[in-house]
Order: sequence, then C-alpha cells, then structure tokens
Amino acid sequence: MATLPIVQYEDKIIETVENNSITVIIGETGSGKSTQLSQMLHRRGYSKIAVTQPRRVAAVSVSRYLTDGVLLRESLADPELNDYSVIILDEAHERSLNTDILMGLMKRLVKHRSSNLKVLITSATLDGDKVSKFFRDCPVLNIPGKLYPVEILYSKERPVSYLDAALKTALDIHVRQPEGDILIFMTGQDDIEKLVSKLEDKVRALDEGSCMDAIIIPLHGSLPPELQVRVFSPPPPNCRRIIVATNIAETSLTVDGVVYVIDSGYVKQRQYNPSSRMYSLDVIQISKVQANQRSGRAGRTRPGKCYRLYPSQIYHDEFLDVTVPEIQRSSLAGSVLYLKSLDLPDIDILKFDFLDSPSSESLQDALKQLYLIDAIDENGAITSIGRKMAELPLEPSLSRTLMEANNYGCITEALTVAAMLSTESALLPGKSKTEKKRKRPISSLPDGSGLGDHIQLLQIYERWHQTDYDIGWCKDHGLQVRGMTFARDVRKQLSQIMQKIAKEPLDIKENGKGEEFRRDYRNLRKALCVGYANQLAERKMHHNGYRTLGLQGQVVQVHPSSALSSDEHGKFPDYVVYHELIATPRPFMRNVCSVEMKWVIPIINKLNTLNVKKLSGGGVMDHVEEESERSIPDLPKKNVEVAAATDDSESRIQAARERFLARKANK
DNA sequence: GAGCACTGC
Repeated sequence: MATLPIVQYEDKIIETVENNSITVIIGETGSGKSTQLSQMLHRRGYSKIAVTQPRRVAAVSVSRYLTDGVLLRESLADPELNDYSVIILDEAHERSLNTDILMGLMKRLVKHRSSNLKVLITSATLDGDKVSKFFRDCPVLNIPGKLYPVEILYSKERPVSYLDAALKTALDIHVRQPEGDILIFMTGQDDIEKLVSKLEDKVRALDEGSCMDAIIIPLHGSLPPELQVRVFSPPPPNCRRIIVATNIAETSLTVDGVVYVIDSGYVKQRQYNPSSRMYSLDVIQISKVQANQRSGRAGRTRPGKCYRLYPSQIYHDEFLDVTVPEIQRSSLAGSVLYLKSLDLPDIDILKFDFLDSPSSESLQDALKQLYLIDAIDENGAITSIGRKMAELPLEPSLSRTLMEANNYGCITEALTVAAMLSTESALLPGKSKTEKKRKRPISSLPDGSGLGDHIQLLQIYERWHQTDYDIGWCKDHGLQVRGMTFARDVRKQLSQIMQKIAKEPLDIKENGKGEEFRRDYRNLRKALCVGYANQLAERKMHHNGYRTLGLQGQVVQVHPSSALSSDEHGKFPDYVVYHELIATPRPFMRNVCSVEMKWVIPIINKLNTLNVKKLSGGGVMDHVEEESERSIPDLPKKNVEVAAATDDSESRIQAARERFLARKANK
C-alpha cells in the first residue's frame, strides 16, 4: 500500500501539537488524515485519543471513534472530558450542528481544563484561516491530499435545464472519452429518476458497437441499502457506469472508479426560519467547498475531469465560500437546552462563542420554546425538568413528552412515539412522482384510530412488535426496514436513559397491550400536549384550516398524508399539536395529534406570561424589540378559570370556547 | 390532497 502523504509530515505535526493546544489541519478528504493522525499521536505517547466525526464510521483501534453527538453526551457527564488527552474533530468543514457546538466548547475547554488537552481540527480547504482566527490564530498545517489532478470545465452559461445539460454532457463523455465511470450530482430522487430513464433511452438508442456499454445507477438516501451498495461492485469489462447521485456521494459514500464528474451546481437543503418556525426544503446553489468536494471525486484513482454545468464567473461571484452552517439553519431549542444544562460559568447563552453565531432571533425563538415546555423558567434558568430533558438525545418537545408520560403511566407508549418520530421520514418508502402506486395499500396498516399520526406511529410499531419484529412484515406493508430497526434501537436506548434519569425503577414494558382498538390514548395525548406546548394549533371556526398559537399565528393546514380524521360533519378536532411546520408552496403541519381544549388552556395562560427580555437574561440583548405575542388568544381570566375548573362537562367547555372564539373574532 | 437532501441516538 502506498504511503499516505500525511506520514511525511509526522515530525512537523507532532512538533506543532506539542507546542500548541489547538491545531488546524487542512487536508483533502481521503488523505487518510484522521486514522493516520491518531496512529501517529499514539506512537508519540499520546493515549486516550477521541476522534469525532459528523457520521458514524468504523472504529480504529488506537483511538475512540465517536460521533460529534456522542462526545457532546459524554461531556454532559464529564464536562472536562478528562477521559481524553487528545480530541480530534474530523471533517469540521461540514459544519454540522454538533461540530459547531463542540468547537465552541473546545475553545473554552483548552482554557479552563486543569489537565493538558490537545485539540486537532481537520478540515477541507478554504475555511482554514477562519477556523484558525476563531481559535486565536492557532497554527494551520496544510497536508496535500493524494488526489490526482482534476481538470475543471465550465459551461459557457447556465443551462435552462440542468437535467438536459447533464444528459447531454454525460452522453458526450460516454461517446467520446476514454473509459472511466461518470458521477453526476443532481438534487433529489425525482431528478435522478428522470435523468436515469432519459439516459437509459439514449444509451439504448446508440448504435451497437459504436462505443462501450453503459449501466446507469441511481444513488440516493431513500434507496434500500441493497441497492445503494451496487455502486461498490465494479462494472463488467468494457462497460462504463454512469452514477446519478445526490450529495450522498459528496461525503457519505465514496464511489471508486469515477473519472468524470458532472456537477449541476445545486443541492437540496433543509432550512429553518425562526420567525415562522417553519422548515423548508429548498434547491439552492452549492458552496465553493461543495463544488470542490464534488470535483475531487473525479481524481481518486487517476487524473479526471469535472464538468461544471455553470460558468466560472458564477462559481467565483455567486457561490458562497462555505456551506451555511447547520447551526444557522436549524431550530436551536435542543442545542440551547444542552448548553444551559452544562452550567457554564459566566456565560450568557446568547453570547456563546460560536464560530458562526446563529441569529439572535433564532436563539430567542429557542428560549421561548424552552420556556413553554418548562425546560427553563421565566428568567431563562434551566429547571430540574429541563436538566433531565437535556439527558435525552431528542428534540425538547419529545423529551418533555417523555417526562410527562412518566407521570401519567404511559411511558411505554411515549417511548415508542419518540423513537418512531426520530426516524419519521425514513419510515415510509420513497414514493416519487415517476413511480407508480404503492404496491400494498397503506390501509392494511393501523390508522391511528383517527387521533392522528403520533398514535398511528405507535400502533404501527406495536403491530410490528406483535410479529416479533418480523422484517418480512415491514416489507409486506411498505415500511422501510432500516427505519423500523432504527426506531427499535432508539427506543431501547431511550428507555435505558429514562431508567437512569428516574430515581425509582420505571414500569417500562417492551410494548403496550396491543389492544389498539377502543383505546383513546388520553394519557398519551395529554402528555403530548404538554410536550408540544410550543407547537399547538387551533382550528379556525368554519373550516378545516388551523392557526398556530403563539407568534404571529400562522394559518396552516393538516398535511394531506396525515392519519388525523374528521368527525361526522367533516370537521377536524378543535386543537392539535404538531411535530413540525413545513413550508412547501402551502404551509402544512406534519405529524399531528388531536388534543383537548381543557389541556390547552393552561398553555394559553403561560403564553400570555411570556417575556422575551426576561428569558434572555434581562436586557442583555441590545436590540431586542419589544416582542408582542398578540395572536395569542387573549382569553379573559374569568373564562379560563371556569373552563379549567370544569371537569368533563362538555357543554360548559363548549360555552367557554365560544366566548373565547367570539373574543378572537372581535379583534 | 401533496412530496421526502443528509445523518442518527
């Protein structure tokens, strides 16, 4: 095996690490740097090395490989991370949410920790200087990769359709260029399927013997693993592979034999808008780092070529240098709760030293959400419930639901719901526009008893449990095996953590009684209502649209895929909680659960007491505008008490509700 | 009555 270039730099690296607490190492992915680094440090007497990555990778003997998330969890139990003398943050250029938080923590830790700590940060090119500046001008070492040169070819102008441009370019390469596989970067399953079918038609139409054969291979995350691994088998002789992929082939999967890369210049990216609390999935231009990562895929085995379907001027002028870090496009409730739970002295969360700070709006949004679910008090201090919630690797709403479910005796069910929601999108099979109808009707699965998606997810899992976790059953019902087994693993882990948090042993059964019919799931739904106090919506008076409670009160619809059913008048329930808001051309609530008005009232009262200034540390924020939560129903106190005190008298509640709606209508 | 990049604990 050829010597990896990094070894030539061993002395220099060791010298730098010995003289500095933090070192940035810049090297192309595939330079073998993370494994080599830990081995070389080990040789020089450093033991207790942690290597963390955004994704799971196979373990390497001399060091602990961890994910960023695992190291964050460990730092909860041991804030000084005394188990480690060296921490290597690998692939920092990917800027995952957890990597960014770790970088902030590392900066503090090297200053505060009593015993010596060495931190190495490895990153691809372009953003090294910035990282160095963040760590007080720490040294930067450049390690050349073992990549072969890649010739970059730009288009003269932006194509009208990058799908057609990719098609034409791929055929051109196939007919004219010497052997070597082609890797095409597209944005999603839909694009990929269209391009694959066009390519198949065109390749079939080529004159026999005019050029070599070609096989077209789609590659994206929702393909079952057995189809994904196809890219690892080499092509038959005299045959070229054309792989049409999402950015899964940018970092997660390395395809050997690629000599030509075609880069559409686009990627699909999920973003969070803190002012509307909505997620959207948008097609956006890639960054320069991503473009170079993509072209690098052509030079792994021999010199290659990268065809960029955009002009060089666009690359230089329009592409961002680096991908917008996840921390600037996610909801931060979980991260803020995590940081609060660390009890960092002299640190205001809003002033936490991030490499790239999230907006103050986003941080305030997180604080408001945490307050509504009792994780922090009105002064922004973490509560005892919040402390327990932070132990769970879940979104705060789900952690809070688990806490509450524990009191209501439905922890068994709540664990299942939390686990199923963690895998959520991976659950149902990818079904694209080009694909035909589902093989098996979804109706053969439980329907959530009309109460919504959380309940349906629970019932599906319970049904699966009854089959003794039969893989065949998943396949028969169109459920992704990967998603279901992941849910099972998560559930197991969550129940272990819950057992640890609770002082007394919990009554967690492996599953519910399975009598899903006639169950009204009241306790579970009540727990969900408390957990999702920040994600509540009220149905509008005369139709099935909803208005979210809090903030500007967005008008949203129940997502058409929902299991929630309407009553005999075609009406949805008056109140629901939702797992997330998604901004497609129309805004939808995805994963909803029916809740009752009398559970909602205390939450509305709490919404009325919300004071952002106090939450964010009493005027520490310089530019906080007086925020009004005006769309919160201004329920007169008298009515609230009447309704809350009334037990199950539906008519009284109805009366209170009518007064409440009338008041809203007058505003 | 619409749509799902990626990962993962």
